[in-house]
Amino acid sequence: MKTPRANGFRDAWCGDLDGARVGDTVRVAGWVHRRRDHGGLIFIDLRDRAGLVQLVFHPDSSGAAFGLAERLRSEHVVSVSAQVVRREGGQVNPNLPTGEIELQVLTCDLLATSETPPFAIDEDSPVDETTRLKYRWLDLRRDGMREAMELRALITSTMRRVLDERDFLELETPILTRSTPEGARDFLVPSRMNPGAWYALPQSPQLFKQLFMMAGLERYYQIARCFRDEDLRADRQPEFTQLDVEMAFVDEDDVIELMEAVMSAVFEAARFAVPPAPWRRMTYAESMSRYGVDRPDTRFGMELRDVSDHVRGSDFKVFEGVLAAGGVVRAINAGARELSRSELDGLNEVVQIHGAKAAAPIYVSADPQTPWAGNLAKFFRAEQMSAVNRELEAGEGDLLLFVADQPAVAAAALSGLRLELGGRFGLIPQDTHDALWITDFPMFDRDDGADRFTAIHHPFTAPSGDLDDPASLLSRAYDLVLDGAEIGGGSIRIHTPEVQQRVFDAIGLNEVEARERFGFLLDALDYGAPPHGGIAMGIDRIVASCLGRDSIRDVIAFPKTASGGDPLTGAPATVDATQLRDLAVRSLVEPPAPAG
RNA sequence: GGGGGCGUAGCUCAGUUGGUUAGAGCGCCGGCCUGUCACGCCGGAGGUCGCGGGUUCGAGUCCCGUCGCUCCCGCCA
Repeated sequence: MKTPRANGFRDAWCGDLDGARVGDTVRVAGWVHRRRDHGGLIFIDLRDRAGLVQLVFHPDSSGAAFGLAERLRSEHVVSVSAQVVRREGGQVNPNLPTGEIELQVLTCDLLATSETPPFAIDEDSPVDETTRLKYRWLDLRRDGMREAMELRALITSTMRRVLDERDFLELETPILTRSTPEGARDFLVPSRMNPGAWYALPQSPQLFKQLFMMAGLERYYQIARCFRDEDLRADRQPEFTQLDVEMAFVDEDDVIELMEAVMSAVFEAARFAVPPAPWRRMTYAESMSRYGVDRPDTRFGMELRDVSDHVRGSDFKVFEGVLAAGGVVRAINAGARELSRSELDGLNEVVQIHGAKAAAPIYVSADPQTPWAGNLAKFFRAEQMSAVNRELEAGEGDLLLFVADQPAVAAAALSGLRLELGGRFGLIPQDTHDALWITDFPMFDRDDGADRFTAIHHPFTAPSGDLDDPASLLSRAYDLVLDGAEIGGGSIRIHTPEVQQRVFDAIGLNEVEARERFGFLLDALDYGAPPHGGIAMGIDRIVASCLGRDSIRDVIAFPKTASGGDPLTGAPATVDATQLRDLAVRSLVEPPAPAG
């Protein structure tokens, strides 16, 4: 770090001192990380943001400071003046970046005392997450959290640098806004001045950034907070941060090239080993076929294969029943691995999570007459079994796992199975990474029963194909996938009122409703909207991926728990009846009785 | 809305088939210690076994309910 401006507290960072400063008198400030009291000699590891340095309090040279040092405890805050001393041979600590020197304390000022912390400010033992969140200011002192906050700041500043260099404008959009129809439940804020009316917190700045394009600002970005009132996950928070970007007069290649430049710089800054851009592109259809998901972890194989045609016409009633009902039989080759009966049963539980009945296992045998070993072999003809083996590139001893179900269920089940086995067998490399684009998403999903469609992305995504055949339309959308996680997504947008209305028609939104919900966007389309498109990158997930953290809570300073609460502040909390009255809001839920 | 896991000292955990006074390590407090760096040695304090109810002669342990945390499905760019 840069040398701090000298003041009464410090003129150097603890963690940056080294042999070059030997002989200098310095002043450092920080927290007492650890104390080693030898009676006649006291060592203290002093911590600031830059790291640790060892202070030595000696009864002869430290004077009054020695008496103070006896009373210092963990997390007390001090400022000391001291001489930088080179450590003698055996006293060098190779485990500490500052371990070749130490500070002989001359004077010491106690700036603040600390209660005994509820958990140690180190990374050695795991601590219950609720406790960490309740004392988040202490948790953030720990190396892992400091590292996450530093990387987070580095990543956002890198994004800004690349975009600023390319003439993008960082612009803000409202937090109090109108509900945007993007599918998720809105967080609502009652309007005091307009009783009965509500603002919504933005699920994304989608419509505003499109308006920027229509306004001629052409290149916009924002590190934007977004809000969605849906259930949480390890990688989902009710409020999250995305890099939001939009450009005018562009096509898919422009947005993808830009984001490859941004993300390459981000990965380089984070020292995260992703192959150099351009990254390959895979259609949604191919991804679903090969991996069963639209965010494949491409770091390992074990790809899905459709064997419906190979097994059709067997005596196995389960497969025949599924095929007759329009389902598919798909399979993966788990390789030459012996699994116990109970392990195979466990795999059933994995697929059942996704609604499948079972994962049918067979082992490939060496016998060309009966190419499979096990119970299922008797239902199939030898040429069927051989065809399946060829399809799955299976050799003797390989374990094949089949799921027969409707296509979406079979895909989800086998995708889950693939990730489970990949993890269990250690097939997923932890030190290499892979990024790819998923393109050519379907435009619509058919609503069950109803004679209409729902937009898979959002209804402002530009379609590609024949508008008269909505079911066949693809969308001009693209997702960036990293190691099996979707870290960003965007699209080319609709920029003509005619196409926009056709899409609204397809999703069953008539002109009156469309105008009621976002007439302002339709109006803007009537006044010369340029072709435009953009993308949003999930910053929380990117930071978590770069650090190998499983949960984005570990890269967010003050996250919510799985039930949406904040143990630190106690949010959400009930409010005074007067506050509700001012807002013209009446609760249908009795507030909990006061504690006691 | 549904399924799984967890809840015992400040922290991390053990606690057998239901059985006497619920343990360990770390931390904390006191004492000793001049080269430690997760310092060491000696001593000590510290418990609403998440909460409520039930079964039982007896519950940390079994049953029911409830709260909290967590992972997943549904939901969700």
